[in-house]
Amino acid sequence: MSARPRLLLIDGFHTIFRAFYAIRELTNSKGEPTNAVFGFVQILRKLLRDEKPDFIGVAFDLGEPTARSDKFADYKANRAPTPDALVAQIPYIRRVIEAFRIPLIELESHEADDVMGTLSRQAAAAGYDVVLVSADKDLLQLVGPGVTLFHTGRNRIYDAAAVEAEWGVPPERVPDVLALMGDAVDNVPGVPGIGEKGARQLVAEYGTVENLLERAGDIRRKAYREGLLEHRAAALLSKELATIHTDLPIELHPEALRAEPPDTGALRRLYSELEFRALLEELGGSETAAAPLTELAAPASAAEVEAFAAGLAGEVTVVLVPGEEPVAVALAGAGAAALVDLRVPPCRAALVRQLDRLIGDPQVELVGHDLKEVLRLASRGPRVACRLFDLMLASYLLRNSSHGHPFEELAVERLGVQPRSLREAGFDKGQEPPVGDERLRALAAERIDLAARLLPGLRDELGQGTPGRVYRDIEAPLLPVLVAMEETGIRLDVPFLAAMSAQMGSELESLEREIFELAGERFNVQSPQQLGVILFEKLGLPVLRRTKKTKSWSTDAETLEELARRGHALPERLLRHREVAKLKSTYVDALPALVAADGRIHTRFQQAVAATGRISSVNPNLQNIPIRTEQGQQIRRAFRADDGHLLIAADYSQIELRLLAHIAGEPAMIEAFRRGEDIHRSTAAAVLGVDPDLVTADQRRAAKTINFGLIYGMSAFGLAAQLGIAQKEAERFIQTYFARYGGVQEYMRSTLEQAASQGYVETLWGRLRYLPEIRSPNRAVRDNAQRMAINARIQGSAADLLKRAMITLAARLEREHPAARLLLTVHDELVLEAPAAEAEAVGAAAKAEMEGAAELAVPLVAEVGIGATWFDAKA
DNA sequence: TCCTCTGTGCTG
DNA sequence: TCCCAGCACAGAGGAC
Repeated sequence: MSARPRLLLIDGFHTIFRAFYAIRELTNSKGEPTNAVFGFVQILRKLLRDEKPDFIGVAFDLGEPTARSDKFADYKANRAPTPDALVAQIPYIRRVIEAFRIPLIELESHEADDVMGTLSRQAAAAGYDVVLVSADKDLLQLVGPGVTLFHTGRNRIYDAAAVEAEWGVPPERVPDVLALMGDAVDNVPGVPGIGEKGARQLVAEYGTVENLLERAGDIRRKAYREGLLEHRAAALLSKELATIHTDLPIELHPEALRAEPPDTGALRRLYSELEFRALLEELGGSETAAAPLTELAAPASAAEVEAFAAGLAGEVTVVLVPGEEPVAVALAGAGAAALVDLRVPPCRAALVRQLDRLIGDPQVELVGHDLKEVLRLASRGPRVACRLFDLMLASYLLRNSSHGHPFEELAVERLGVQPRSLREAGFDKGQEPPVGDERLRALAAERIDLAARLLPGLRDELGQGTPGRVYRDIEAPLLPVLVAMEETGIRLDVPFLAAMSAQMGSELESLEREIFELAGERFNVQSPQQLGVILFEKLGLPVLRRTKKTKSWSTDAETLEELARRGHALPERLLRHREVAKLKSTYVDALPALVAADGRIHTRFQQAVAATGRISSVNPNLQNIPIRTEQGQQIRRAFRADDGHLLIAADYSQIELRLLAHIAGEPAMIEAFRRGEDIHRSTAAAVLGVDPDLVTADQRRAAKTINFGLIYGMSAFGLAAQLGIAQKEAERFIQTYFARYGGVQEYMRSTLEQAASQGYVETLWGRLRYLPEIRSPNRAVRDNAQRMAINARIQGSAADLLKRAMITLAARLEREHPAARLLLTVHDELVLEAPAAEAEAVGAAAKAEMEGAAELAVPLVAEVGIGATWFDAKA
């Protein structure tokens, strides 16, 4: 190893440019371009790792006038303007340099090249090994004893021998070559007629440009000779421009350039913002946070819990210690925190009392991640009067696509810290930590600390812009409503399903017998793989389609239906088997297993999952209970009202099309809704130019397909496939549609324009969906994002609307019908339960709140049904 | 034994 | 090149 200290001098501008073009497409979920930053970081890391510099500096010249540009007005005039996507990344790049603690070399009317030239000369003379870093070939001239160049474009190091090998001339003659050949980018004129190859040959033979000009008459090749004789001045000026100055009046101050270890905290924050996950992980994301700020007490008795919690007021942070069921709760406020173990009944009871008090206090702000789980712990009495700051919901509203919002992910992404899981804290899977275990306390302390650190950033971001309004007006007020719905659950008729299961079981058995008979052997009917072998190899049926990922034989319903149409008996039996097996396994057998002690099913509504703002339902999913087939519909008979009660189902009619008409401001469509017409029928009439009364069933079906297709951004290709018509015909259909409904076409155009320019689209109430892929150069990816944009505004606005209705309806029920309950929400439908005597009134209240949830250009219509079961309520 | 991926299918 | 948004099942195969 050389004893000479190593100095790394980085040409900031060229390196960034190179990074920008080397990495094609990269954005964070906000849609900010990050490719140049990423490339720059990678180059820095490689250099720091491979070169291990003792001293380091980065020189920038971004557009200030310099000595050289003063002398030659056209110099660099051809340089393309820096792309916007790169300019936008400069602030990040400055932060990268800062975080790596790399000194910036300040330039005052000098170019980076000349500064690097001057400093490298001085450093080499003073005994340093200098490594220059640039993507600019001009800098090769600086290579020499003690000076090498790392070329970021070629990704290799040049010493004098390497330069000579590639250029055919020693480094100090590089300016002569550049002067002769010229440089279109920097607008160095060069000598007409002499290209790169000629320049090298001439310089190799004659040496400097000056020498060459002196002996120009000797040159055999006419073009070169005449070029040189005629363009002497240009040649000399070019050489001056191409020569890097090494004699600027600046001085090397090595101490100012000493390499320091990076500021890992700053890097973490930066990588989090930029969403460089792999880099974050490499930083050692699992490193624990700085020592928690708050001391975490572990009160052992109910009295101690009460004593601690009674002192809490104002901002109170609540954290659950994760487990199958939460095992403990940590409460923190004003620098003090306590861990309450939920498995100690008196402690739990005391906690619930205190939680009730906090929730009922309008002076309190509860802060936590997924507060629905916290509110669930409280007893069902007090209304939520406190303010709620849910870190999960805040994150969801800020960036609702591309990733989930679990606490762990937020901590990693926003703070660069991976919270310890129970497992990492030393507990095996499924093993419950003993009460009072120190590791449990440490884990809770860490989470309290991280929650406190996540709060300011999320609060800040949410404060700006429309997501904050959506949070305050919609998501936060909805939270307690969802808690109550989950808590209430819906009654399930288990014996009814048991009978259904038995009957389906025997049907499946006989179907299986028939299938084996037709196939000539036994196999697993539920294995698409085995089924494919039977259908397409053994029986030789035509392969109509292949699957997406593995390109194996497709055996889905559509394929089987086509095969059945062609007269094969087996596919028809398989379809029936599939249908029954699906219903049995997913609903009839699965649901009873989830019934709680109260005879009811308590689904979980997820408020921070769907990219459009919808609520989803899990464990079980009660938003996909069958309704389309006769047999499937029967399953709804198992969802039944409590004794003496009735179920009320209230559905919005055509909610997405109404919102499309409103948002697009499409007069013809608005008018149709105002007149209370059947929208698909009037669409068919309008597009096909026939009288509404004469629209056939087929025509109405086609109109319905295109109406829905539009909401999804369907293409002519898709519409053709859906309707079973030629693509040309589908195109004509769409064209006529747009001609008739110009507002809808304009809606599509302006939505795509907004998405492309802002990187997101917005619902009627200001919920955002970011779509960075809308700018992808890949057409399939971009098309996909465009469809999402078109759909998100409509679907998202519909989601906002139903949420608003839920909030006002819940409040109204509490006032007017305290015995009534909201049970389910299914995208455009609410299911409620009320004492039989109140059902009518509750239905009317639901209808009124749903229809009054917004004042739009079209009327909102909700249809209400009442019955003992969900089936009957929808009849 | 557990986990992840794939194909399939249920809802709005 | 199939039309948006979800969740869950069974089978298959590899990791543990």
